[in-house]
Amino acid sequence: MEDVVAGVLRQWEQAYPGLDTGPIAVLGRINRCAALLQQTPDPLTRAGLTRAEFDILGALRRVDRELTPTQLARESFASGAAVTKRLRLLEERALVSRRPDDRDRRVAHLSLTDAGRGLVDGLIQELVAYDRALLSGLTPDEQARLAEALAGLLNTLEGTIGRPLR
Amino acid sequence: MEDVVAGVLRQWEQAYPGLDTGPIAVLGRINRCAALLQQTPDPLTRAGLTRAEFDILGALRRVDRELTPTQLARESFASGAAVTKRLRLLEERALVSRRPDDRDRRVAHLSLTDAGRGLVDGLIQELVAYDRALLSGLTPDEQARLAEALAGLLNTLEGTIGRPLR
DNA sequence: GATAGATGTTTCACGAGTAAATTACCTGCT
DNA sequence: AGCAGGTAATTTACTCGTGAAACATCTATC
Repeated sequence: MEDVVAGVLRQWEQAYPGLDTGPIAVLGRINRCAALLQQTPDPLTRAGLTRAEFDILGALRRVDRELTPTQLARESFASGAAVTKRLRLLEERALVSRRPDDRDRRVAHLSLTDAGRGLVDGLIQELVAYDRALLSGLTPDEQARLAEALAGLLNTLEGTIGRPLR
Repeated sequence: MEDVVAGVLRQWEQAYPGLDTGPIAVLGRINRCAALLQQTPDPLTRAGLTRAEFDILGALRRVDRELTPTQLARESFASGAAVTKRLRLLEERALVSRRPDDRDRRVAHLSLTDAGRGLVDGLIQELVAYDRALLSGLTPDEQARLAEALAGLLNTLEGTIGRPLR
């Protein structure tokens, strides 16, 4: 079945006969998928969280210990400034709490409050179920191969262009 | 080879034993790839264009005729307000020009100026070459299968969640 | 033990997108 | 003709992210 990008590719080929649209076929679709995913209400939206905010909570839950803002930025692939802003909101909502380091007064240690931890515990199941529904058009085997191909691409991207992370 | 997401998945599994991380393995990687692609300088950046601006120019070039702002919004998967803003900048830079409709004075017809068309003609080759380099870690066969799997996913996404487009 | 430079975090000014309201115009109905 | 409702585009108010600068604190060296 044809997707929306297929028509675009045909138009490009018509405008530039002989143009190799293969690369666009991959990267254009990735961008389009990501855009759709972002602007669609999902279990997080209903819980009043943005994906970015959940990334913070999720990082804290995953590692199951305190993290500094800098570590959170790395774990959640965000800039320091973005982390600062998100933390302010999450603290206001009492989902994370802050503890000053007692050796180095510059650094803060963030952890989930009980409420924050409970929220993540409830959401993660919903989120996986929701994501599974989104992928229901692909067989488990197709999903596995897709994940693997994306991992390969991701390695290239991180290597080629991403700044050194972690 | 392990990618950055693999470690995250392991942490989730450790935090929630038995959790099916398959869906996250796919969608998480898509999001991460898209984020990296967006925040990385590419031939467009060097030409002083954002990806979104190029989407406008590209749409006009692909269809090779005038488009109204509404049509441009559909072609470039953007909101009307976003198109308005981008058009203002592109007009200031004399890359697109505006012609009022003579039957219906609400509508405008946008087209590429010679400069705009020339810019796209030059950039498209660079862009494809750049994208090909990004994908060089995958064999042509893997790329093709990746594109196909993404097309399938895209169809699900458009159907499940996207508003009716075009 | 002073101080230069490094480091962790926050603040600032700005750019870009969105949804909702607004403006301007068209069309069909009575 | 006149008006009700629809449509095209823009404007407005706002959110969220970013990079650069600022601020606070630490550390190594002389």
